[in-house]
Amino acid sequence: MKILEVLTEYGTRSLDRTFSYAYFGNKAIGPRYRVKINFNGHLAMGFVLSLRETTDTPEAFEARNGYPLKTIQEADIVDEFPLMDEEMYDLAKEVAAYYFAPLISVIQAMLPLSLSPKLSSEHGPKIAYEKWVRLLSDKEDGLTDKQIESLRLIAKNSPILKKEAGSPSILKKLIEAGRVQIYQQEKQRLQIPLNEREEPHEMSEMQRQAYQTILDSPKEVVLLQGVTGSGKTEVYLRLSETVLAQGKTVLMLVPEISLTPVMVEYFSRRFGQKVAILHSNLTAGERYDEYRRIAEGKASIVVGARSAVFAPLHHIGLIVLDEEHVESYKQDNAPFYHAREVAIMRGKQEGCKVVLGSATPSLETKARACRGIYGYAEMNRRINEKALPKTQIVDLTDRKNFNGKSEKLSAPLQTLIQEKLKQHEQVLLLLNRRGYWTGINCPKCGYIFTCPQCGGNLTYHQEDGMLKCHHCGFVSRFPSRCPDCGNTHLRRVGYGTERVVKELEDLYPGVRVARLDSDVSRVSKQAETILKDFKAGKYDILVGTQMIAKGHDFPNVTLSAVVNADIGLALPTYRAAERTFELIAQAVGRSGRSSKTGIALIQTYNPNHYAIRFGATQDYESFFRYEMRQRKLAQYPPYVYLILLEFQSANENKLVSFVYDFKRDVEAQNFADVSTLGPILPYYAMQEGVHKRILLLRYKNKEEVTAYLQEALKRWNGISGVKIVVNVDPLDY
DNA sequence: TAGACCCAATCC
DNA sequence: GATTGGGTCTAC
Repeated sequence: MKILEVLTEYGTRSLDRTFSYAYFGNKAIGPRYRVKINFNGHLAMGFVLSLRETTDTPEAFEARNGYPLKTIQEADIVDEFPLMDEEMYDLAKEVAAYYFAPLISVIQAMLPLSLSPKLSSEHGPKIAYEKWVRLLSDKEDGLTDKQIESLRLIAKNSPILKKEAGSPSILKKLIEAGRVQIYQQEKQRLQIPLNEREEPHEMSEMQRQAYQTILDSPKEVVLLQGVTGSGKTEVYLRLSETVLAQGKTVLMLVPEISLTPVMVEYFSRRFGQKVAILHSNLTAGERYDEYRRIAEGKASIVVGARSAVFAPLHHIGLIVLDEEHVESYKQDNAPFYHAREVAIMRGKQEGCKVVLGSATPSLETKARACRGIYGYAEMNRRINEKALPKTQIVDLTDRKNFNGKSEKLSAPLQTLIQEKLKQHEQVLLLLNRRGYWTGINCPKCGYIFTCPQCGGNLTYHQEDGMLKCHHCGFVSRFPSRCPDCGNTHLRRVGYGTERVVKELEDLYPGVRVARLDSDVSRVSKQAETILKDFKAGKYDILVGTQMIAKGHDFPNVTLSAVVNADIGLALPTYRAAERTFELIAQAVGRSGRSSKTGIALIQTYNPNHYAIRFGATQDYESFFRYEMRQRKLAQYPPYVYLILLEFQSANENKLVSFVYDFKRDVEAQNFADVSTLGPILPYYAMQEGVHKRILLLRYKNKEEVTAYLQEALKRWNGISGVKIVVNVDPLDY
């Protein structure tokens, strides 16, 4: 009898262990195969972790262990091969342990739907095939003219897709006559556009040095800090070339899906067909095809976003994380992994270089580079030696900056816009808030319209006339009266991108304004079209959220402005200053990218805030030093590690006492350097009737906390209807 | 996670 | 007396 140790498809803490099943069959099965199991009386998908032979009979097993084994039939075996190699399995284990996530959840996150160990994978796409026609002989004697016509077409294009080879009946005759043959081949659902091959560019001295520093560094992880426009991509390409020449593979990660096409083009121009794409916006079928192509070694370069860090490449020689500071590398739902940390784990496992590229590295990365944990390479000049744009900070608390025409756009900003419009140059306005009015309240009784599902503020969108909750997606029609006192006059406050567009149209009649935020880009291709049209000069002004500031190059933009730089500062996170610096530095970097000199303007209520000052001058090093002092004072990363524990329960009283119990439990351990912060009332303290509280663990010694938390989560698991969600290295709070 | 089981509340 | 709903427990 063989005994299989099987993980079920359920990703909960209490089921994060194997269950044993008996197997008597001959069909191949082993670790990392999927198998259908009868689990507690119902059908579930299982994932085999190990298999052992035993001389026990089922009866002897039951007598020893106190429970009977269920038997797996040959027909229950789903796969003919293991789902992943041992390296990927080891990586899954490491990720699961680091993020306190059930192993099966990590495995499910790694694999495309069709290969995922869950029952629903059976409804996933299958391998697609297409039929091809191949020429065997071009002898024409004995054929009719029609058949000869077909044969000549095939001869010219062999092999040719069957559906393009003419009428099926003639084809049938040609097959019978032994002239052609039909065969099946896997169909590639994702077509990556072919680009003309391009020879490597000559590297500048600065690029060559960075390239060499990275190769020579004794450290596995190297921070490549290069200002925007310094040519980091060429360094990535050269490193890739070197690694590919050694027969190894390359993993190239970009922070956002929208940036993959550009990067893919660079790589395919240089390396041709070897490039595969992997990100969550591909259809399930495309993802499945690309995944298999990579696993089978048919692609040696993978370009993709966060989830591509799990690409099934073999013999990785280089992992690059471009724009490593961007927060979208961190998954914001379980298992909450950060692609950078996973990339570093993979790099260690494969013994390959991990290059973290950024103009403005995250504090964590920069600090590690400063301490010599990571290697460091620098590129501090722009390729074309362009000067940075001039910047102007406008103090919104000073009434002198307003001219009575607008409360959102200051007088200096209006003047500049006017000037740019006259010169037929373009303007970029950044505002990190969507919608028209960002708050509705009743002036009579003070009632504030909040989301009934999560308690967040509701924003009015003029586009469709709806009140929306930006956090949970709740929508309702605009109310005609106050639900408390019946007052029909409601006060509308605040402004978002929609209202700024309206304001511009009022101030500058005839101006062509486009808006780009996630409301617009929800419609597919809309974002692409707007960006293209703006670049082509079909608009004078583009108003948008941060998504317009990332990675795009608008040569004719000579004024970029941040309409309200303070929004980010108010958010409940220790990274508020870092995010604000980021936004402003990015906005400033968007202006004057070509020959024309640019100007950047920042409107703020905190004109002396260091994040705004240093952002305006793009002075990363000063910002880094200042912010590091703040983090040290407040005891936040990178000086300490954080684990965020979110407690959820429908019963608020039970929840609160539970959190205090847990906090006391942590403190009773008397750890030398572990402290708890909270319970914190989260920004969104209730969602769909579930109350939430947060407890932050701060610590310096990983081992101590890890051991304790593993044990504590088991002990406190599922008690009295309180759910615990663990987020390691959170970016908020 | 899904389903079984138990117990109490609630119905006509 | 039957039905419904919520809480708790278990799975190999």
